[in-house]
Amino acid sequence: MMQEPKWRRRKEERPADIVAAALQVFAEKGFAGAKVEEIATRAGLSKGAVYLYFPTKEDLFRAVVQQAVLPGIDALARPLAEHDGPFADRLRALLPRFAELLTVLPLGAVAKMVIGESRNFPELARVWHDEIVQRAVGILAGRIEAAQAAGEVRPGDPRTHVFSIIGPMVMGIIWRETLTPVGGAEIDLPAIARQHVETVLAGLLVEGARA
Amino acid sequence: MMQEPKWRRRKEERPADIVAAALQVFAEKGFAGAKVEEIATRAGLSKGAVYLYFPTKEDLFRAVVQQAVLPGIDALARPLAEHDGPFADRLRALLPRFAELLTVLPLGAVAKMVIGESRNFPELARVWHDEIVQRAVGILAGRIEAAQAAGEVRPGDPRTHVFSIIGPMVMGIIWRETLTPVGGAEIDLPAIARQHVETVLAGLLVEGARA
Amino acid sequence: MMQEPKWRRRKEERPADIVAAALQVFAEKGFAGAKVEEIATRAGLSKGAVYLYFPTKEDLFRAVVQQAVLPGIDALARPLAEHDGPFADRLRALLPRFAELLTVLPLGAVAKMVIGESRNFPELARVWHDEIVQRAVGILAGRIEAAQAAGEVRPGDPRTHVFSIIGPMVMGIIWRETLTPVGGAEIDLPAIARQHVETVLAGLLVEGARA
Amino acid sequence: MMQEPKWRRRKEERPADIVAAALQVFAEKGFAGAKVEEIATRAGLSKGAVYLYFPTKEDLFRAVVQQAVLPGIDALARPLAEHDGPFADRLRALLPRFAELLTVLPLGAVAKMVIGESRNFPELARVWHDEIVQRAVGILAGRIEAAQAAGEVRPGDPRTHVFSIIGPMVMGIIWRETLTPVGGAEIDLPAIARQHVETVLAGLLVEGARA
DNA sequence: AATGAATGAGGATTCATTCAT
DNA sequence: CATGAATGAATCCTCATTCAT
Repeated sequence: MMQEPKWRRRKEERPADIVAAALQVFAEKGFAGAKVEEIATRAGLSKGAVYLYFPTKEDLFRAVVQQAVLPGIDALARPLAEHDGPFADRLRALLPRFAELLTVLPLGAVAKMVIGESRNFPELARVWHDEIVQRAVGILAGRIEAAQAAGEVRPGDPRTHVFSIIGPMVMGIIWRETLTPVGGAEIDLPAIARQHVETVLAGLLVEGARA
Repeated sequence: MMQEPKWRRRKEERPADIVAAALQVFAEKGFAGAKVEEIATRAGLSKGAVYLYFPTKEDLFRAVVQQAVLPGIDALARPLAEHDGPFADRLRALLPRFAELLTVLPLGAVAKMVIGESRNFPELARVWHDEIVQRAVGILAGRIEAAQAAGEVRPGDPRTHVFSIIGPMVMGIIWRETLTPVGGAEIDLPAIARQHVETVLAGLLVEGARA
Repeated sequence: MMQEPKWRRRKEERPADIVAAALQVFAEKGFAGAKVEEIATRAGLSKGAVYLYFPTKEDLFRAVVQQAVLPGIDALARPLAEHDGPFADRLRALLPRFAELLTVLPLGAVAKMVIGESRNFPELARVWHDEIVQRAVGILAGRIEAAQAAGEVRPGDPRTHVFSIIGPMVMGIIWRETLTPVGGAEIDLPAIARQHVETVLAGLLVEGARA
Repeated sequence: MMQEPKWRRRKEERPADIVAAALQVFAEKGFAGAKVEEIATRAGLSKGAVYLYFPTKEDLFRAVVQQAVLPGIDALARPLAEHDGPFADRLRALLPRFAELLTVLPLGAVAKMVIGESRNFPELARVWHDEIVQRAVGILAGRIEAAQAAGEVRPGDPRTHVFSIIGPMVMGIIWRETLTPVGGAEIDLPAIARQHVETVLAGLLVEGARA
């Protein structure tokens, strides 16, 4: 009778449940401050059960960070990889999309964790660098170089131009995660993206290329 | 020559020694990962002695963060407060100075700590927000507003313009603290400042105001 | 040929399989060090299934020890109980038989377990004492007494004579279980039995050297 | 003023206190059954303090076993090494001395621990083998060989002769540690030594009964 | 009968903090 | 002021045992 056993289905969802709960708790308390028991409780099971799926708290932490990386990679790489059209249009499409992603995915929370624990878990910082930051910066810098060669974008170190483009978004995430909870202004990432993209484009583009 | 006896001087420097050692250790290990004993050892005294100066580890952490704030506040506020001259010149002076400060002061390390522990020590995040970020953003935004009124700077939300200006520097700090130690590119903050200020100015300024 | 279906047979052998596996694991790791799951795995079933046959780990331990006792009791008692013939011949038959038994039965491993856990499971030590050691020593001592009365054996406490006879075999078992695995010499119990029985019967000294 | 500070003196005794308490508890409960807290309590300090002196429970266990080895080594080796005189006299001196040592030193209790945990702590069994058993057996076997060459002792594998000599003492220790606490007869090691040494020297059989 | 997911009591270990000297 | 031995609360992790399937 079609009906799957109740906890047979659960079993397959357990790891995801635990990772989700762990993401919350790690983001709130940091690695050391997070108690395995609290994670378990939020995931709806007992302390011991967590250890059926993750051998140590550290492994769980790694799983959380990497789990948050995977969807991010594709989501970020795809819009970056789309080619055609003038650079300005590309950027006008990219930044708001980036802003959206940051609103949907827990990248902000995870970024905070990675920053805070980068010395204690260098491998995680490395994964983030290699899998996300490096790749994103590389693709974007390449695109800028091409646009410079095409006479669209002003000269200057392309990677620094990437900082000019992305930096404000990064600052927005950090602000949202760190300052908003303690009384800092709310951050409207898409709005920042919209205004900033025009500002930075006006600065990056050579006179003739201006919209 | 009036010279005070050495050990007398040391005694007065003890708290500063401890804070300096604590800054290192907290920056390396995070709050929970830092052991009071290691701080004591690096400061050249015994674990127990730390408690003669700071009642708890948390108090020491607060002292570290706030100690790193104070010199920063003045150092950042002064250049911002200087009025005269056109906006472009102001910014061209400001960003490199900011970059320099970030190289000299341990603001990066402290920022990392504040970000990582913002949920565990909201008051610290609050101090940072109120004393540094808020003030700096406020002053800069005010200056932008004035420049907009004077027809120097394009319209748009002034605070978002602040993000466009400062964001890349923030990203640079985070990168330096988090990614460089795990194989990420070295960050030359002054160089970023120099290029970015021209980029963002070209974008911010109205046509006529261009240098 | 009346052959029962395989799985039916298995079912009946389960308890024996478990005890056999448990004997191995307990002997290797000691009581506390043995994991029920490992025993189950070695017995070819699931952890839960063990509890269908033995209510607790302690009960399983008891079963292991006692199971190893039963065949030992008869096997040892029978040669001891055989009467006729001079004492020397009796002993010449007995010791090698004893040595053989110790090679076939896992008495060494069990002895190790009983020794190691005698304080935690005094009842087991008691069973061993009452059922095996006591009986064996009693029978042998009685035999010695008779031989002393018959003028065959020298005077002296019969129980101490039992130590003189059996001690080297016991030492051999312990050595084999404890020292051989860490680089100690291999122990050839039958060879020891053969030489020792002559030694103890005749003494170490050559005729002329006797006091 | 001559008077040493109270707990300054204590400090130097702590490790010895702890090892002594640990010996008791390990001997009673085995390694796994022993709780660090109980050891601490018996040593008159807190759980945490144990860790000031021994980094882990395993290290403490090792210390206990090795501490018991050291005094034993000399104590056993010296009488063995003494040369002169006929073999019979040597042995008549040696065994009672051995029995005494076993009454004074906690070698029995430690032996039980080593036997029970030999698979979990093979290094300890190895130390015992190399430092105590191997050496003692080696010296004694050498002495026997010499006596055989001198025509004092019958032919036969010298190491097996060692078993004939020492085995009953070993059996006595095991008995005392394992069976006496559960109702087994009290063991008078020196008495066993005295009778056994004569037995093994002269043999069990009376002159006329000899084969 | 058998499975294996889940539980939770138990214990080793850490480390901020205290305090006798 | 300074020391460092001592404390004990806090937490990770293990594993015997249970029980829904």
